[in-house]
Amino acid sequence: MNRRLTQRGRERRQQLMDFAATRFAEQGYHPTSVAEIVQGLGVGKGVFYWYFSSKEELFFEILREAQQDLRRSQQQAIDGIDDPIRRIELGMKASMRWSSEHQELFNLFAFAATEERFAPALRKGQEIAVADVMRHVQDGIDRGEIRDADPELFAHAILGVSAHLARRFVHERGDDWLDVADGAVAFCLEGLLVPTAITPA
Amino acid sequence: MNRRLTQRGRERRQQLMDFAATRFAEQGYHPTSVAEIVQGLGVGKGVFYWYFSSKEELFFEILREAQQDLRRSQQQAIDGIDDPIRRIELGMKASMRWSSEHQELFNLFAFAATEERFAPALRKGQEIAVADVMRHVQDGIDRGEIRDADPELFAHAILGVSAHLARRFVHERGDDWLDVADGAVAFCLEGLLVPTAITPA
DNA sequence: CGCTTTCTAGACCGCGCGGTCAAGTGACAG
DNA sequence: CTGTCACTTGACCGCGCGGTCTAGAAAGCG
Repeated sequence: MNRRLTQRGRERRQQLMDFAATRFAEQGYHPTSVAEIVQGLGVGKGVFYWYFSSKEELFFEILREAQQDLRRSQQQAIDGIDDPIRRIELGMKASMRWSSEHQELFNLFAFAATEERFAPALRKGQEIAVADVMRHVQDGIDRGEIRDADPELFAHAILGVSAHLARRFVHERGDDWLDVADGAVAFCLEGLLVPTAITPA
Repeated sequence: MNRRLTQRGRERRQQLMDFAATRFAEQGYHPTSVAEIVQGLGVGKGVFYWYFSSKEELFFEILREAQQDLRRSQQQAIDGIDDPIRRIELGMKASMRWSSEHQELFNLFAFAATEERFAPALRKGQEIAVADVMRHVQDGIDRGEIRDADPELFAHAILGVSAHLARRFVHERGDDWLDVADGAVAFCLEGLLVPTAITPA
């Protein structure tokens, strides 16, 4: 779209995105009509199409902004930390926190992954996140602190655990995000098995 | 619906479900119209509503059957195995294999999770899967082979890893399911960290 | 064969969708 | 005061959707 917006205009745009994101998350993208969105804000339909050229574009914008925001949170959390394992831990905690604070957006990620035309946009952002985690894993391997296996697989596994536990325990059951994050971190670092005794050489 | 069906009728019904599942997975549930489904099979609309009372019911049926089938695969894979850790491993492998053979259905699970009215049906089946895994985890803890932590969290973490890696590596990248399963199992059992030396008491 | 039941075709219906547009309103620069 | 431009309204449009229904073709069966 790209219009010149005044302060007021920018606020309206944001209102639309916020409200739509909530509705999309609650009842789904398709079942939420444009009419419903504008009625929810008590404005006319023209307002919607002043700021977005289509419902689809709105969704892309929501997605883009959400991914940006999530990444910012993660970066901020690990800023200044050197130890790669600590970075992984803090990154996971930041994600868990963010997803507890933005359940709607988190839900939209899941939906976007299921529809061919939204998946690519989602994937782009996700690759960035994977690359971030992967770098820490590789650092950990180089330092001899992380087992020498495929860092890409590790990175995705970490994201998979975080996402799934966030959904199940934080969103669905309302558990405290920090507790869940601790559990997730412990699982990723130590795995299931009890450590077997190793006699020092 | 529940009609008395002849052999021919049962086949038709299955055709509809298979075709619809593929379409739903490819382009999404909502963007796939009933008209498109019947055209794809070269039949009239009356056929569809003879076997299903609505598009929604069809989706529920697909979901139910898929969950049933997945569980059967898992059960079969661990049949007769005693060691809980081995059961977890075999269960994960069976899931990975199933999801590589039924990408469409796997995708529908993801979609169902994002829409309020489908989520409950999905959840029901998922709870069963979690309970299965949880039992093995608890057995492992009792035997002193698995670290003593929340088995429910462990169970969900395992499912999260499996699902995410299946999607990313098997579906999206076409990797061999067995390789991915091996990686997933190793991650879940051992975690990221290299084992630290423990002096035997 | 004829009677019942299963199954099929596709025209049809009403609705609500995404999207358009002509007619404004209001803030502010000159 | 005037012109400009960001913004807003809501009636309106055409389309394609989910779903219905009637007429009839096959199949099962005594």
